[in-house]
Amino acid sequence: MASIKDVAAEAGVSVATVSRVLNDHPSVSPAARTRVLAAVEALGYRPNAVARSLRTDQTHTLGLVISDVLNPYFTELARSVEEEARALGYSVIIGNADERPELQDHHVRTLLDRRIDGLLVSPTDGGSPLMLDAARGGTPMVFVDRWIPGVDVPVVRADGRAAVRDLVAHLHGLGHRRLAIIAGPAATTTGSERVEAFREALREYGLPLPDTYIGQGDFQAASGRRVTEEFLGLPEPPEAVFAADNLMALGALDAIRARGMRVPDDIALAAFDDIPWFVHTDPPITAIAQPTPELGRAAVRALVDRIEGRPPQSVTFAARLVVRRSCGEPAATNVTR
Amino acid sequence: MASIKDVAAEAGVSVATVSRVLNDHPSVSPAARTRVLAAVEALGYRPNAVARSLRTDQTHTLGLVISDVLNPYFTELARSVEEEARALGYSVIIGNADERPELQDHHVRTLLDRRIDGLLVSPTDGGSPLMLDAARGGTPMVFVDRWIPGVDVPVVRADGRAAVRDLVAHLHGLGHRRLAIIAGPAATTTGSERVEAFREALREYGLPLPDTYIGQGDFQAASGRRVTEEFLGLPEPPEAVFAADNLMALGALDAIRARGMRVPDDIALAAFDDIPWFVHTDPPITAIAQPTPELGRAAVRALVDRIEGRPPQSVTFAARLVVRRSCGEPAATNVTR
DNA sequence: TAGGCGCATGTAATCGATTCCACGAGGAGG
DNA sequence: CCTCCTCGTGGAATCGATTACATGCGCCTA
Repeated sequence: MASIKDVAAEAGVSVATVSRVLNDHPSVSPAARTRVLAAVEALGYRPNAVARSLRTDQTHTLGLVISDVLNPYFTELARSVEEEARALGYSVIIGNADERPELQDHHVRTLLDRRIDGLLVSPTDGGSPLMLDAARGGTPMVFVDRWIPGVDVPVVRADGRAAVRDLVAHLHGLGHRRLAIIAGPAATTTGSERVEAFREALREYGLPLPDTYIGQGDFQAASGRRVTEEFLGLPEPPEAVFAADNLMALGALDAIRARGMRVPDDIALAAFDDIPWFVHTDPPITAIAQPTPELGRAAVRALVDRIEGRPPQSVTFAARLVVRRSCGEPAATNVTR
Repeated sequence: MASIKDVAAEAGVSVATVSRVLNDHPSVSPAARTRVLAAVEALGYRPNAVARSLRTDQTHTLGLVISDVLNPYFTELARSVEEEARALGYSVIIGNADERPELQDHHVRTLLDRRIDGLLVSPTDGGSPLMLDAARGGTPMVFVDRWIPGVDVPVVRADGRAAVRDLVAHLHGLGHRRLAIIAGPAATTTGSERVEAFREALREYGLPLPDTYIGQGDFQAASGRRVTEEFLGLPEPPEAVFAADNLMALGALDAIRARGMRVPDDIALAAFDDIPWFVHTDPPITAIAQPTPELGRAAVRALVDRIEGRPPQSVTFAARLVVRRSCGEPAATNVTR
C-alpha cells in the first residue's frame, strides 16, 4: 500500500508538501498541488488513518455501546446514530452488550483502547467502575435512552411519563381496572422509571398496583413469556398487561396465545417502544413510541459538541401513545397508524 | 492518558522491557515483570491500540459490510459475526449499506483507510470498482450470504435450492397451482438465485411461471406491498406468494390485509429467511430458514484463516423449510415450531 | 582461568502521518 | 540598493508502540 513517502517521491516534493495538499493547507503553490494530486491518483493513494490518528490524537470515531442489537429499537437507534455521525464526519463503532454488564465493559475497554473520540452509551446496569472512571476521567460521553444517575454526563432520552398516563387513561376508558406491568431490570433507568410512571398514573385513577401485578423481566422475550404466564395463573389475572419493551411484549403475546386466549377480547396488551412489526401482528399492538431517530441524532450532536469543545446539552423528547387495537376499540380521536 | 514511557519511568526500566512484559516475551526477569505490572496497575495504563497497529500493521479488526441493519436477518448475522470474532481475538466494525451501493462503497473505503485486517461483505450490487480492486489487491475478504461472481473470494452462504423445492412441493400438496414470487434485485445473487430455484422447482411440477407472477422488489417492505397489490389486481391473481426476504413478506401481509383478505384462506404466503417475529404474526408464517449464526461463524473463521495465512474455505450450508400455517394446514410429518 | 554462551536489558530505528521551524526567493517600500 | 515581509518549501521532531541489535553480566566448560 502506497504511503505518503511514495506520493512525495512520485510528485517530486517533500512529504510535508503532500500532507499540506491533503489537508488543504493554504500555502501550497498551484503547481505543486497539481503534481501531488496527480501522484495520489496514479498510485491510488489513501492516507493511513491509523498513522494520522496517532499523530493528531483524533480518530474521528464514536463508540456506541447498546444493550441489545436484536432489539429493533436499538438497531433503529444505531442506524440514526451512524447516519448523523457520518453527516458530521465521524464513523461509528457499535458494541453490543447483549444486556450483559461484563460484555458492556469489554466493549467500553476496547473502544477506549482504540482511542475513540467519544462514547455513546445506553447502559445495561448501574455503571461499572470502568465506565465511571472513563466518565470522570474526561472521556467525552453521552448517555442515550438509559442513563446512570449521579454522573456528570449529558443524557438524551425520551420521557414516557405523559404517554404512560395517556395509556392508563386509554385503558381506563375502555373499562380495564386490573392493570399489570412487565418491568425491566431495576438497575436500568428505563427499567425503574417505567414502573414508577405506571404506578403514578394508576394512583391518579385510584387504581391499585399490587406486587403480584409487577412482573420482573429483563427486556428479553423469554422473560415476557414467563411473567405473563405467572399473571395468567393468578386467581384474579389482570385485564391488561403493559410490557416495558417490545421484546417482552412479544413474549407476552406468545404466552397469551399459548393459553388459547385472544387479544384484546380476553386480555389487553400494550408495550413501551413502538416498532414496525407491531403494525403487522394480529391484533396490531398499542404502543408508546419514542422519536428514536431524533434521539440518535440529538445524542450524536451532543457528543460531537462535547468533543469539539462546545457545551453539550441534555435533551429530553416526549414519547407518545400510538393507539392500535390490542387494548380494545380505539376512540375516534386517537392516533392510529 | 499514560503512555508506555510513563510506565517505564514509574517502574524504573526501559520502554522495551515494558513492551516485553505486556506481550509476554520470555526473556524478562521476574523482578522486572513484577515492577512493570505494578506500574501498569498504579497508572491505570492501557496500551494505545492505534500506536500498536501502526507499528505491527495489524489492527485485529474485521470490517463487516451488511446490506441493511433494519433487517433482522442481518442483525442476527452481525451478532454471530461479532461473537465469533471476539472469541478469536478480533473486533468488528459494522458498516450498514442500506441497500445503497454508494453507501457500501463509503464504508468499504473508510474500513480500508482504517487498515482493518479483513473484510466481510454481503454485497448490495454486482461489485463496484473499489471493492473489486480491494479483492484483487490482496485485502483478505470473504463474502457472506450474497456474493459477486467472477472474483476469487471465498463465499459462505446457504443454498436454498432444496428448501425452495420443498416449499413448492408443500404448496403443490396443499392444492395451490398458481404460484408467484416477489424477487429481490437481480444485481444481487440472492435476488436472482431465489427466482431461479423457484422457477426450476415449478418446472419439476409442470407449473408455469408467467412474467406477471414475477414481481420485482428491492428487499424492502414497501416493495413487497407494491408488488402484492399488483398481484392482487391481476385478472387471475396467484393462489400463493413467495417473498424472497422477510421484509417483503411483511409488506405482502400488509397488502393482503388491506384488501380484507385472509392468509392462508384467501391466499398463501411464504418467505425466504426465517425470523423470530414470524412465529408471532397471525398466521405464523411458513419460511425458509438459513442457519444464520452458523453462517456468521463460518464466515469469520474463513476470513481469519485467510488473514492468518491458512487457506480459507468456501462453505455452503443447507437452508430448510419451516412449515407454519400461512400456506394452509401443514401435513403431520412436517417440522413446525 | 579464559572463552563462550545465554539471559536480561537498553538504545535506537521504525511504522505513516502532521506540524514546527528554518530557509531561500521574490516583491514592496524606504 | 538595502531591508523586511510573505510565501512556498523541506528537514526533522513527534505521536506510542514494537523489535533488531548491542551490551554487559554471570556461569559453565575445557
